[in-house]
Amino acid sequence: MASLTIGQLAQRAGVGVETIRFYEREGLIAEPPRRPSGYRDYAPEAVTRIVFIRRAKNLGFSLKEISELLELRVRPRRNCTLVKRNADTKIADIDTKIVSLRRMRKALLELTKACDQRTPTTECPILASLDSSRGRP
Amino acid sequence: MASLTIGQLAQRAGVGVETIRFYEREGLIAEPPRRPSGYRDYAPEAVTRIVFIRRAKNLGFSLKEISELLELRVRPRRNCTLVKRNADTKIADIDTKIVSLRRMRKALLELTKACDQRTPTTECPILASLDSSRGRP
DNA sequence: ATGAACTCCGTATGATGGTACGGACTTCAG
DNA sequence: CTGAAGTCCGTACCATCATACGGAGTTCAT
Repeated sequence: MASLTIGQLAQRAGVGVETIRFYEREGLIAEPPRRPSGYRDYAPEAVTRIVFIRRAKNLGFSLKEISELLELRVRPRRNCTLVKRNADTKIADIDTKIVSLRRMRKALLELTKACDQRTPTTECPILASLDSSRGRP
Repeated sequence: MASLTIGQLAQRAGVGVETIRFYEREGLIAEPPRRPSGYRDYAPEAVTRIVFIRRAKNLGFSLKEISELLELRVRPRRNCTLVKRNADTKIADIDTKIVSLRRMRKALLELTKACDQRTPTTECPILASLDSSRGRP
């Protein structure tokens, strides 16, 4: 039996049962088929979807945004131009995030270096890292 | 006069006045000096701090985590080892996020490519992108 | 065939991160 | 000096994202 109960799905995806029902209500995951008893009957791929949602959440995407991301693949051929435009927007979002994270990472690395060298960090590299008004000195 | 009122600060940082007071209450920004009238009197650097908070938020850090990030530089020399350990943890967090974002980006790029070539996307690259059970095919 | 564990559903509650209100005081341009 | 705009503070409200509850039905190992 390849299919999963909601509890098994929850456990494998690392979330609570209630969270899955919540995502279903919010339209983030499809309503699964039911057993005669009314129990939800999930395909194993559902795990991937939940894990995706959780990670995307952790990356600062709202459930609405995640929903948009997930819908990109739903329409396979129709509205290709629209899909592409949306995807490009998302890619740009992602690039922005990556740049910010990189700066932050660099700043933290400098901090630990200063730490190693016992150099007192008079200036704060972390704050400067995400300052928008940054020019090359 | 280099200092800012709360309204000026809010405008430059791109947030509402209430948000700043909220961050102050939550300890994310220091209580600024006051004018005789009781008005808050901000140094221009406060803008950087608020912008940092907003960006970090956008990257999926909670206010608590952001607070920890900001506190890293507060203790300049004492507890260097501790600071370093915390910074290293944060760097690891960031690396995880960057990896996830990269995968997501790659998946979206593949999607747009498929779109360009009118290749029907039978499989969903987006979901696979953040699947934890990924091995090299 | 029994009972512990699981699931159903609707609704309530909770944490987080803001946003709005409202009455009193302050600033500042005209 | 006046009035429109800004600020003060406390408190209330709001959206988002879950998490818990509770009473009834289901599953399944012993």
